Order: sequence, then structure tokens, then C-alpha cells
Amino acid sequence: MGFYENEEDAFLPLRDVVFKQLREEILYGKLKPGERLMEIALSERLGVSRTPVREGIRLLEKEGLVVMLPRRGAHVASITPKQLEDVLEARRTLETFAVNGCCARITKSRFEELKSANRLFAEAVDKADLREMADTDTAFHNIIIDTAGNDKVKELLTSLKEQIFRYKYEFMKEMEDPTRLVREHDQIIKAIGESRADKAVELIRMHIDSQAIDIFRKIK
Amino acid sequence: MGFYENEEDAFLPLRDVVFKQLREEILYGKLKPGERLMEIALSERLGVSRTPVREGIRLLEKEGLVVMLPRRGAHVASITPKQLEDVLEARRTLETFAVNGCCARITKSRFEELKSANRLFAEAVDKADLREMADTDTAFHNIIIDTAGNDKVKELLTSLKEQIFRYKYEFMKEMEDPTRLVREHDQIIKAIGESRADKAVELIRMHIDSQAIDIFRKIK
DNA sequence: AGTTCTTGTATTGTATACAAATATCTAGTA
DNA sequence: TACTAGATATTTGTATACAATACAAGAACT
Repeated sequence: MGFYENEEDAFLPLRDVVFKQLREEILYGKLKPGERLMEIALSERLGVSRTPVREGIRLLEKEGLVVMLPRRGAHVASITPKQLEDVLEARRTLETFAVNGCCARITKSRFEELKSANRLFAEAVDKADLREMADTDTAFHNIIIDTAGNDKVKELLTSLKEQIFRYKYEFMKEMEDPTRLVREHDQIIKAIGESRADKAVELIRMHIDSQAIDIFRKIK
Repeated sequence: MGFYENEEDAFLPLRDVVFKQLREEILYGKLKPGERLMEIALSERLGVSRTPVREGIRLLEKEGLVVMLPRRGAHVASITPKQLEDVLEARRTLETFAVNGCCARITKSRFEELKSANRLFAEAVDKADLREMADTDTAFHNIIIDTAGNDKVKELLTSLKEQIFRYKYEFMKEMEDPTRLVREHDQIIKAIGESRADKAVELIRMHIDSQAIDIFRKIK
């Protein structure tokens, strides 16, 4: 760090800079599940003192990305199949709620946003750019969630998705036919466009479940 | 603090002791919404240094009980009607999921637990002991949630309920007929006993919504 | 009188120092 | 060689010190 890598962070307390940096590294696999986070090593690498590192770790802990072992420091959280199942079920429950709310509140312009978001996702799939695929997929789902208009649900979903993101990311690397996801998105868009909430809910449920199954295969 | 108030805390890092202590004070209204949390004052009052106080505050922040204003410290979170609505909707969504899972996984002994939990709640209502009412009500709902068996959903519900607890607590003070809640619990127990998941889901929804309405009245 | 500037104080943000617990290494023994 | 004990080094947990910022009261100016 030393110098700010991007302008936005210039205003943030260092603990938040540390938080964002480490979150990024955990989500994209630079820090692997189970890996130990040592405060001195981190503070030297990031060019800050231990205090903001520790506070950043506290935030990651609450986010579920880090677990603390008393007197034995912080470790990147790894996930058991049972935990993954629980997270995916919670996500399905909340995102089902969100897509329902989205159908009720969708506007013309939001609908256009959805379509263009899926176009961007399709482009990323064409390019086979993994990072861009992950980002544009997230953006697509976030439009649905934003449209539902419940900020707390959005916050919870963000946290839940982070907890599975690492595994999903690994899984996408070896996915045989990612265009399937584009088609599933299109079906969801169609159902939303026709205001068929029940259909959209069912499609989202399948969309999430099918990915869940794939992630499970990967984990074992 | 100085000396440990209860034995359990003797093993916890001070940050967790601070966290639990402040959470208690926020939930039961000793620290009021909007009130400023000043680090030096807290560290003197609790008999620890600023470091664990700061880290405890970071945890409260993630729990949603405290909000940070940059360079202006921590404040006890207050909640707008919109935020309250969002939290209640999220809670309803997840607790609906939980009661459904509960119906699927209920056992004889768990069913007995439920009944006895509601008896304890009824006793607390008779005694008009506010604190005990709150605790036994929470215990009742937690049996349902535990039975559903999804740890992540339980964790999320715990956090969501904390965010409305303070307001609910205030509202219960002035509730005209708290025995209504006992009867609602009984109906829910009955539906679970008959494995009528749809009925139980509908009853929980109403149970939560009716309280939501009351809390709303209180807030304004 | 009202407004801007200055200055002092309080508070947060960050860094460092110290204490307690844990892990690692080495030497000695069977 | 395998194993234990003790010393040593690392690392976390906590306390304190220092720096930067925000707020408030009062002075100087119009």
C-alpha cells in the first residue's frame, strides 16, 4: 500500500482499506481456505501497523470470511459441506423473496438494465474471462435484488454470496458449458417481463440449486 | 469490569467481553439509539484499555447495533421506519423458512420442549416480568429455529432480531394484552404438532406481522 | 452586531511497547 | 531412532503513546 492504490480508499480509515484488500484476496483465491493470517506479516506487507490490521480482521470475522481461534490467530474460513448447504439454502430463501419483490416493482428502465446486464455477462462468457464472468453475474443478480428494494435483504445476500464466492469461482474455472447460465438468466428475465412471479421464483430456485450441486461436486 | 462478572467470560478475550456487555446495554435500553459511544469513557467505565473497546465496537458495528461516522466515532444505531420494515420483512422470510423446516424435522421431544417453553413464557406474562418475557419468548422461537437445523439461518435471525429487540422491548412495556402472544404460540404449536406446515407458516407470518404493526405504532 | 479566523481541547485514527500464551527447536535420555 | 524437557522464539492480547482531525469558544475584522 504505502501510496493509495485507488482514490476512493484515500478517505477510508486504514481498517477499511485492510478489510477490502484482504476480502479481495480471500474471494479471488490469493488467500486460501485454512490459511493463517498473521498480523505482523500482514501489517508489513500492507505497510500499516497492527492496529488497523486487527480491526480489519474483526470485520472479516463478522463477514464470515475469517474464523478466530483463541490465542492462535485468524484463519481464512473454510466451509464444510453442511455449512455450504446452510448458506445456499439461506441464499435461496432470500433471493426467492427478492425476485418476488422485483416482479412487483419492476420498471421499464430496470427491465432494460437487466437485459443489458445479461448481455455483458454473455460477452464475458464468450471471452472466457473468469473474473469478468464473476463480476457481471453478480451485477445481474444485484439488479434483481436492488429492484426488490429491501436494503437489509441485499446486505444479507451480499454476505452470503461472499461466503460461497470462492468455491463458485473455482468451479467456474472448470465449467463445461457456461452459456447455460446465460440462458437461465434469459428465462428469468422473460418471466419477470411477463410479471409471472411464481415462474421467476421457480427459475431462480433452479438456477441457484443447479449451481449448488456443481459447487458440491467441486468441494468433494 | 475489573473482576469478571461471570465465570464464562474469564476465558474470552476482552474484546468479546466488551462486545457482550455493550450489546446487553444497547438491547435493554441502557444505551439509547443515537447515543455516542466514546472510547475513553467506555474504557474507563469497563476498566480496560481502548484497544479491546475499539475491537468490541467493530463487532457491534457488523452486528448492526452501532454505526460509525468517520472521525466522529461510534453511535448506537437508530432505525428508520424503512429500515425497520426491511429488517422485519427479512426476519419474516427467514423465520417462515425455519418453521417450515421445523415441521419437517420435529421430534416428540422437541415438541415437548416447545410446549414447555410456551408455558414458561406464559408464566413470565403472568408475572408481568418484562425481561423474562423477552427471554422466554426468544427461547420459544429459538426452539423452532434450532429444529429447522440450518445454522446460518439461525445466525442471521439472531442478528435481525437483535436489531428490533430494543424497540420490541419498549413496546412490550405498554402492551395491553400480552396473553395474545401466548395464544398465538399455542396455535403455532398445534399446527406444528399436526404437521400442517402451510398453516404454521401462515400463523408465524401473522404472529410476526402483528408485532411489526405494534412496533411501528410505537416508533412514530 | 455579525462574520471569519484563530486557537485550544477533545476525540478518533494509527503506531508502538509490553505481557501472556503458544509453538518451535535443541539436547539429552532410553 | 524416538521421545521428553526445557529453553527460545513467535505470536496474539492488551496497554499506552503519538498524530491527525473535528468541534467550540473567543478574538479580530468589517
